[in-house]
Amino acid sequence: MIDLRLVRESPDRVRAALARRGPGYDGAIDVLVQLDDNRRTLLKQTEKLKADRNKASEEVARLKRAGEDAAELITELKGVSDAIKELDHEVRGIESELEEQLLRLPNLPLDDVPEGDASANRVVRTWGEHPAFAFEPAPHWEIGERLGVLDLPRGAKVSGSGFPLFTGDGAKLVRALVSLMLDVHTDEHGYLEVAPPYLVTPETARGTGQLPMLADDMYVTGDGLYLIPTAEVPVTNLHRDEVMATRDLPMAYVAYTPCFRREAGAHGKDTRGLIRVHQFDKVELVRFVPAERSAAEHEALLGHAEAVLRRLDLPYRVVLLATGDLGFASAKTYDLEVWAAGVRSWLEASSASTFTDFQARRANIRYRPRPNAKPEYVHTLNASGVALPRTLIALLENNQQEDGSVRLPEALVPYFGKEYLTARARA
RNA sequence: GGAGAGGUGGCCGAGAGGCUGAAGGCGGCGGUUUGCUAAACCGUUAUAGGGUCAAAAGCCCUAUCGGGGGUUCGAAUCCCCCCCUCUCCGCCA
Repeated sequence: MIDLRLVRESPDRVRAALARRGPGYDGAIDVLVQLDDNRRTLLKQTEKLKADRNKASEEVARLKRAGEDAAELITELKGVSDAIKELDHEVRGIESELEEQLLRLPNLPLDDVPEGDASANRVVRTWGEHPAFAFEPAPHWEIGERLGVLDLPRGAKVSGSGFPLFTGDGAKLVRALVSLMLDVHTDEHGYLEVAPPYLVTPETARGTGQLPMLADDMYVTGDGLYLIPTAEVPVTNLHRDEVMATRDLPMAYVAYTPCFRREAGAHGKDTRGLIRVHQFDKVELVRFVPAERSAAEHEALLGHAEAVLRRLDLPYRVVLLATGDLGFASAKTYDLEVWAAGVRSWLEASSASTFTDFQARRANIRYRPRPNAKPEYVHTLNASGVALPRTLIALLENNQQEDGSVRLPEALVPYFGKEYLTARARA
């Protein structure tokens, strides 16, 4: 969340930064400033009364120790206590409203984020060549069905549409990709692998910014736990309410998890095949860094995600998102879009974001810049490294051969065991 | 799911209505001593909010002993609810 002190001291700066995301935030700022003002006024009264009461209570104790009568003073204090109780209640009400408002404000975009809607997104660089074909390349759902690696009807039968079923070599390919990615990030980029829970508490979902605003995008269990939409949620919250050891920073985690997304309201768009699904696998990178390093760390993180696509020989482009396309908690995001020759589209396979101190403030994650110095909020960053389905789409579509098989990139062979995906012999 | 025991600062651990933001120890930081290291000794060492200040430092106040409510003039301490950990039983891959 945004620093309330910043809102108080420089409301115009906050207004200007949020206005870059779009209209409609001014009212919320006005409300915040007003609530904050009310809170401090009341707080001053309350604390004055408490100070008086504490002093008088000490006097009661002194009198009693001396064996004197304190009945009169106690009667007097009874009234003071009642007044305090009332004021306390009022302050608490304001504070919870203040928090609720604050939790609903998105992060402030960094200055170098281009302003505008998605059409203002900027392609930063492109890597690799689009594959050429002597035939009409097929979309992945046709390839997948033909090779017996993807069974969407049965996935839908079991769980509804948007829950893909991988079979045979398809399932093995998923496993191979996960292993390859985890190895690249642990062995070559220095990440610590973790295998986190897939269900999280509301507090955890609030820490990374999914709650309260994005509640409808998540699945929730009867126990009130949320299925994670990304490993970012449990992994970032690993250090919630901690002062991290400075020698551990930057701290870098990599986690493979399934991801669950309701995609509420997204029906009708990219519904075919694997492009947009309710459950998918992803390897996620999460970094905790000192504030002054976050810009450089963001670029490094992006490089780590890119390394995976390069390893897989998949052509991609890096897109700097404009303010209007930015996620709720993000201050700056690069999307990594992979080219898929069958559907002839750039598909988002990774999103590399810096959240500045927005998540750290919500989740109360701090570090001590120097021994004995006051704790400060860390900066959190994360990137997919990378998401599986769209990577699979690109692999199948870009590498399809005229005979119907799919040639796999060299880096995958040690993990998959074969160079080609071919149709299973029919029983 | 049932029964019991617990949760106190970075860690261990005392405290059982007022003199306790909290003894003592360990650790950390600064220093004295030292050829170096160690030891010893001295000092220091929580967080958040509010006020004061141009700002910082400082100072003052408030809150915080798992979380939330309550009793009381006054709660780490008493009562209620919840969470977590441990032990035993049950169930279970």
